[in-house]
Amino acid sequence: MTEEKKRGITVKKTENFSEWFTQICSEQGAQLVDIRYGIQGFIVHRPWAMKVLNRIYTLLEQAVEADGHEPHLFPTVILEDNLTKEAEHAGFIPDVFWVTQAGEHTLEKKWALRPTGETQIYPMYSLWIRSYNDLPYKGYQSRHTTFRHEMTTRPFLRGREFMFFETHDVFATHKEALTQIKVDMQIMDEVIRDKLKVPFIFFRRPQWDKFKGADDTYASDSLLPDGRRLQISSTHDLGHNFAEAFNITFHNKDGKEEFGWQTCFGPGIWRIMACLIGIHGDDTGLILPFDLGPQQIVIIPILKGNDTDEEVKTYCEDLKTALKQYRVIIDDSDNSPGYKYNHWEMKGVPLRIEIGSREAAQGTITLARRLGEKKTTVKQEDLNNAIITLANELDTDIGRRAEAYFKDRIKHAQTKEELIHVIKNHRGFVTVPFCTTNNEGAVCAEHIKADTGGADVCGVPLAHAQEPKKDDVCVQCGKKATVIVYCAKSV
RNA sequence: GGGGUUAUGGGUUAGCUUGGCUAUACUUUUUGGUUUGGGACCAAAAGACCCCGGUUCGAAUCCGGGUAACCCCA
Repeated sequence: MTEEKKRGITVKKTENFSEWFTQICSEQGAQLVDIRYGIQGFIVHRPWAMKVLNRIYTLLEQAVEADGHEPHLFPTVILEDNLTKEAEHAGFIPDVFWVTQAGEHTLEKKWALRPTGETQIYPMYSLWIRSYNDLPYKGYQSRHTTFRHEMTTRPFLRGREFMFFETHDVFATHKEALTQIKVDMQIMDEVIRDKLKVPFIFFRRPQWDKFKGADDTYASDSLLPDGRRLQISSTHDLGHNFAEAFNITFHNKDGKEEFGWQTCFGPGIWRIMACLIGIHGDDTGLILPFDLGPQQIVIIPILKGNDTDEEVKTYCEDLKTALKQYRVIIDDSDNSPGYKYNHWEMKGVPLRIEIGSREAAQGTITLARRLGEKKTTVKQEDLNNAIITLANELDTDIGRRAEAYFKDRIKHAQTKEELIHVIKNHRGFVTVPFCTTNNEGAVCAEHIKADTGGADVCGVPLAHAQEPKKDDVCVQCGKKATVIVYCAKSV
């Protein structure tokens, strides 16, 4: 193929990830979004993206429902008084969009387009929760959120309106709230790591990097192919802060009134999608785990323009019927087979079946996997096993590849000089001994950020945290290290 | 947040410095024909100068403003 005739993605992911990402999202790529809606940061999601995104939503919804959460849908707008009720949370104000007019009338009290659910959900929780019998109270909603006058917007990474998912829980005790945070971590493991094959680390954030209004913030960070950190979920330990602001109380078994202990969990649907695209995709296009494919199998008839064609077509139809437990499409468009291969590879369809006169005559099926060069031909009776095997292999391979990349992007540095050197030459996480993730550590974190050209202290992993060695000292201030923290530049 | 670059058919783009006649090419779509096991070919047709204002006999081209996008740095 000559250079002028090359279509599809024209840059290499490893050489220019930013451009690769733009192309794969666009018309020339997998046709995921259209950014020409006309208002910056508000984009159109096209069918292929919607089907993948809906699948991610479904997996998360099933997981949180299995953990006892029930669905809600709250309105798009929030009364200003509610948005500002919790003092720290009111820090969101400079970033929200406002509705000030209703037709010709100027609103006396303006409405905010919801940035996040706390201040719209908790006034209602205050009405619904009365007694210890109502607890734990676990709700969730899947919806868009509109937020931030971002100057630089990118599909799935940064926008002014984006897809959102949030659980909001109320417990009788802080202990139960802390347990929920671990459950949230397990949900991330089950869905994001196991099903989507996207690796991440679940951190406890430093105190200076908490959600506005939280006592503690926990968050998952993944890595894009350029080594930039991307936060893909957060769980907040809200303590009593919002319960006090919104008067969420319950009567305990002794008949006394107590404030509820609250948590909220928010996997970032958009950013998870960005990771799914970025981590698995290659220079030919998207690569989707078998379960995530809007179409899992594409059947490509190879026609000769002679009397065997009818036989081939019938054979394809019969196959589709036989595979009805999967999402299968027959591409009977007029394009050449090569065109179709490329087209569906760009879309990331996990498996491809090629049927020509050979297969039709012999009663065989030729299969090709999205990631992997070899084609295999099997007999009809072996088809189901072959599909299961290939699908599993694909998932295992992309999972392994993603984990290997992720592990390779975690380095250790013992001194500040080493940290600066590693951040400069090897994008990803760097672990370093650090004084403290309490507020006193904030100054050290600021110095690290300034001297490394933007690396943040991301926190300490909630599971499998490393203990500092006896003589370890903070890379910045030289005081005794109490933690090993992860540092990374973010998107 | 700071700086830079750009905006031409549905998509990608030439032309802009030095204003001028029917605006370049590829792709796309439609029609007809030959094709089809890794992005086929021939012929014909369709389709564009981001918006507002200015300079000028004349603006895609120059000037001002707006809008939108991309890249680099913090």
